[in-house]
Amino acid sequence: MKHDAVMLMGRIHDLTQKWLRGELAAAGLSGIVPSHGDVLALLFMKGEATMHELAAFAHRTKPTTTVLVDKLEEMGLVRRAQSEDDARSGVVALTAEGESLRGSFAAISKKLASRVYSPLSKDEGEMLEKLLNKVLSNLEAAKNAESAK
Amino acid sequence: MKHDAVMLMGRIHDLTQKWLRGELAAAGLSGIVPSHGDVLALLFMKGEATMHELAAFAHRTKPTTTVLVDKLEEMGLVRRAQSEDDARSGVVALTAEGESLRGSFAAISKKLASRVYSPLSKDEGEMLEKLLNKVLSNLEAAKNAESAK
DNA sequence: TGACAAAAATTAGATATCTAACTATAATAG
DNA sequence: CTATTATAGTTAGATATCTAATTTTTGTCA
Repeated sequence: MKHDAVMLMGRIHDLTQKWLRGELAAAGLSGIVPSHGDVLALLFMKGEATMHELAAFAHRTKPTTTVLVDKLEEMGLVRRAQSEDDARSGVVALTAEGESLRGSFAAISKKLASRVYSPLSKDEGEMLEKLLNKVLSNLEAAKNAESAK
Repeated sequence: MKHDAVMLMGRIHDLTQKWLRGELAAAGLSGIVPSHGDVLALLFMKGEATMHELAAFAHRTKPTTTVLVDKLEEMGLVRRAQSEDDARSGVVALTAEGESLRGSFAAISKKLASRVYSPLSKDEGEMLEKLLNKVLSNLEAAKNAESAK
């Protein structure tokens, strides 16, 4: 055992992120990065969401999410509105132009999965997910234990 | 199968990087990030190396490596010298102070491995490495095929 | 040998991300 | 009811990274 799983995951992460940027640019979405894709992914599912929800879903901080949504708004893909119940809170929703990208994003997402899983059998793919979930759960548990001091 | 291995690896990568920064800071090395650790790791093995070698080993670009080495030099952990054979080329070497950190880095590295592998059996750890290597090899092959047009 | 391509490194400029601090509103407790 | 605390979001400032361009030196080939 080489104990190099962290390094291997880091490399895979780098390569997939870089590939995704290329695919997005090729789809006419240059300037859009994977994190923007995560924001849009939640909107494709829910129609609209608060900044708080988007940040949690994309695993980014709130300031980062502000910047991500700013960019998507400039590009005309989403629109901000005020919540009626809570004056602090805003709601982000897809525009028609944003909605029109649903298919492109689904295609890129499918292509990514196929790229990563293609060298694995069905059993191996399932095993990989199981092992990664184990590792991740354990890291999150350790983190929570430590932050609770 | 959820086809979420990429997302899982991204999360694990984020958490381990953040944890590493905390450990480095706790060891009195605040400002040092994991990439600096990669640079030092090669120097611990080889004693000295060119910028080119360091960049390849750390999987960073040359400009990034320049910045990393600048910082380590400011902190007094490494020293630059000119190569005798090739006037273009420099050689980066550990100082005594840099060398003195070998033990701390080894300890952190061991702690990281234990953190990640602890929820897995020996067989599972080996399986995870095997699957990650398969995925990574395939991605690198695909990338090379594409960049060769 | 002399021009041109390849290689080592740096500089310049851009960007995605973070933490910390701030503003404004809502909820809660005495 | 008022004072404190919590929550939603943005702004400000810092940093690690990248790509593109530049400089300097080496190697090659006609």
